[in-house]
Amino acid sequence: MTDRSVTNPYTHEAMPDAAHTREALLDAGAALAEEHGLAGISVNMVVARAGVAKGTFYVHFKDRAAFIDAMHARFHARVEAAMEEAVVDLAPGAERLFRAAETYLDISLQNRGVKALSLEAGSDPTIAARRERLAAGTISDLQVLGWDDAEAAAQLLAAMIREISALEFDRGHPLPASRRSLKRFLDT
Amino acid sequence: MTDRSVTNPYTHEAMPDAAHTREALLDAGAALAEEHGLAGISVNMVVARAGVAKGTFYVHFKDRAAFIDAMHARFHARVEAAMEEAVVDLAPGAERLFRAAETYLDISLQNRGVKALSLEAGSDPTIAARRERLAAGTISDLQVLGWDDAEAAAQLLAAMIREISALEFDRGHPLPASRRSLKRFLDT
DNA sequence: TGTACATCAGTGAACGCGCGTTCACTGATGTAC
DNA sequence: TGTACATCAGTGAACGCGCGTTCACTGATGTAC
Repeated sequence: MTDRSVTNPYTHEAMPDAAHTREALLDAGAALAEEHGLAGISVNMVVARAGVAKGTFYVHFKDRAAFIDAMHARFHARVEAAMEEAVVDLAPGAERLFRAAETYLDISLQNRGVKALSLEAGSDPTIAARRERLAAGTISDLQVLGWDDAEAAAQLLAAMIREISALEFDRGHPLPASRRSLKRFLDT
Repeated sequence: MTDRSVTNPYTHEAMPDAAHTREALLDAGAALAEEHGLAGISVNMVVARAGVAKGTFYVHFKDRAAFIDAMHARFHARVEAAMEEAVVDLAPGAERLFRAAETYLDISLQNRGVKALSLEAGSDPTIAARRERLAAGTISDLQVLGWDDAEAAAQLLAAMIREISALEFDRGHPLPASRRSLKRFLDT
């Protein structure tokens, strides 16, 4: 350890170097997920990109699987926090639904590796559970809008939002036509 | 080669053993894709499951990537053929759209490895092109239904259909609530 | 203030393993004479 | 009909490589006295 007094850019509190290295590894993983997909990432690639020794990886993560999970957890935590904040004082309904969707899309655009992180669920139950939790947040909105199969509708809605997110990330900017189409699908 | 006179179950024409082994490899790959995802398949696993020697794999496929592509091509050819047949004498419109969607879902349910094959696009341009071609078939229907951003809507529609397909495959049978929700999204 | 010790993030060589790919070979079949 | 040769799907040992993981070690910092 050569530099122990790193400052958290958000809280401006002191941040131990340990957290700094951990974040660097997760950032490297996210960048690599963008290029190679989640399954295409190797520990070798991650430590090379982060500029640390191979052993350091195992100081911070139990194994490769725990690292993938940590990447996914971080991404979902960011998305969920932003969505909650955007929607906190709104009652269930169309307005709340659109705001949540747009927040998801805007946050996703700023995160490397989103496509891999949101699309490559694989058969990992933890990842599937986080995805489901996010989708579940829209069920009450859809019920208010008169859907009787609100749960099924919420899953389809989530699939559309992920699709737009992937398209926007490829292009590097929001796609108004896609967002408009999403709105239209919800005008029932 | 020990048995050269295999009969194609569809055409009842003679089928050289070569095609038989190739199909066996693709079948093994599809089964493995179901368990491990496309990226999780190894040549070792495929030949072990198909019961042939490792070298045989390279008699039929240039390399691992060509094999993955061949699996995807076979799946899409099946889906496309079935959809075209189901829809051949229908004019663009709601009826044609639903029939195409239901055909996609029904065929997918019968094919091993669908989830991997339809969801794991990765960054492969050939796979992305086949996916896009399938989605493009619904654009004219959406135009007739009054969508002005029919292309964007077609992509979202395709995402919903893939989502339902994945859900149905997990459960092993059609999910009427999901199919109904899809229909509702299209009633604009 | 100086010394001895504990803590802990970080290091990198070493490991065994399964990977994708190659290639000289086999043996059954089809063809030419 | 018999013989010589060509073809080609199938074989499996062998290859070099990058993988994930381990572990004895380093050295800077914090703590006790």
